[in-house]
Amino acid sequence: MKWTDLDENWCPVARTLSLVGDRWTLLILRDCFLGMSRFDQFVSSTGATRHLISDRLKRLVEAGILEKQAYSERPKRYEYVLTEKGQEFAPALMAFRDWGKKHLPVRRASKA
Amino acid sequence: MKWTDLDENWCPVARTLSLVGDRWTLLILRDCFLGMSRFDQFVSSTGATRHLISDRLKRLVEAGILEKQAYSERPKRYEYVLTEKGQEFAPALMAFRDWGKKHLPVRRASKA
DNA sequence: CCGATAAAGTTCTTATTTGGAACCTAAGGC
DNA sequence: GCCTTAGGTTCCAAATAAGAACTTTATCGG
Repeated sequence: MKWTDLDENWCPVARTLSLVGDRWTLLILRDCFLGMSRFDQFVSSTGATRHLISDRLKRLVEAGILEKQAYSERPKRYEYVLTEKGQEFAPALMAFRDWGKKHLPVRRASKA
Repeated sequence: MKWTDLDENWCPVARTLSLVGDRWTLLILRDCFLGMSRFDQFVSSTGATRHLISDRLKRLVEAGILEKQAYSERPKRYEYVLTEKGQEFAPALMAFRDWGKKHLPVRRASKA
């Protein structure tokens, strides 16, 4: 079974996961909440490949969680901003953050 | 970059994701909160392969989120129960559930 | 004019993960 | 004996991801 098949599952948790239940997608959303909006920012912040970022951004836009907006006409350049639907995902990320802070303290010096 | 490399990231969200940021892991946790505890229950409930369930359960036990307990001596049979650390993950799943209920209503009749 | 740089992707090849089914083990039950 | 149950493991094929190079459109420096 593929994970996208979860989108019609009876369980709202499963449906949510079918959309954002993947490490990079959630990291991109975290970055959005931290104020990032551009392709290359997501690439360097998450450490994911450009291909992955491209794919996940497309998915998020299709899902109405992010919106692609032109911030420059010539050359055409786009940025990705959270829609209201996306904004409302904040509590989930907060919950992840809180749990991580409490249960997964950093053991070594962090690198970035 | 592999997702497990996120475990020493400065960001608590990233660290949390390195552990549970994967569709099946989060579905297993959902099942635990729904009262499930056995291997075959996870397999049929999530629709993931036995291989995946086996791998994810191992990871969750190593991480101290689940605990493997024998519920039968002969034959040896085990079940997986949430530790306190695991219990405290509830708010994250609630957030996913709430977001899914609000933004991802089921469109077809559900199958189970 | 010529080359370098920047942003936002796409394309390519290779490596890793996953999917799906079959098999194993130990104990009971028919 | 042989079937069933529970909890896995093993195998191979298929899908996904990693990593690097390349493309496009436009600006900047000399």
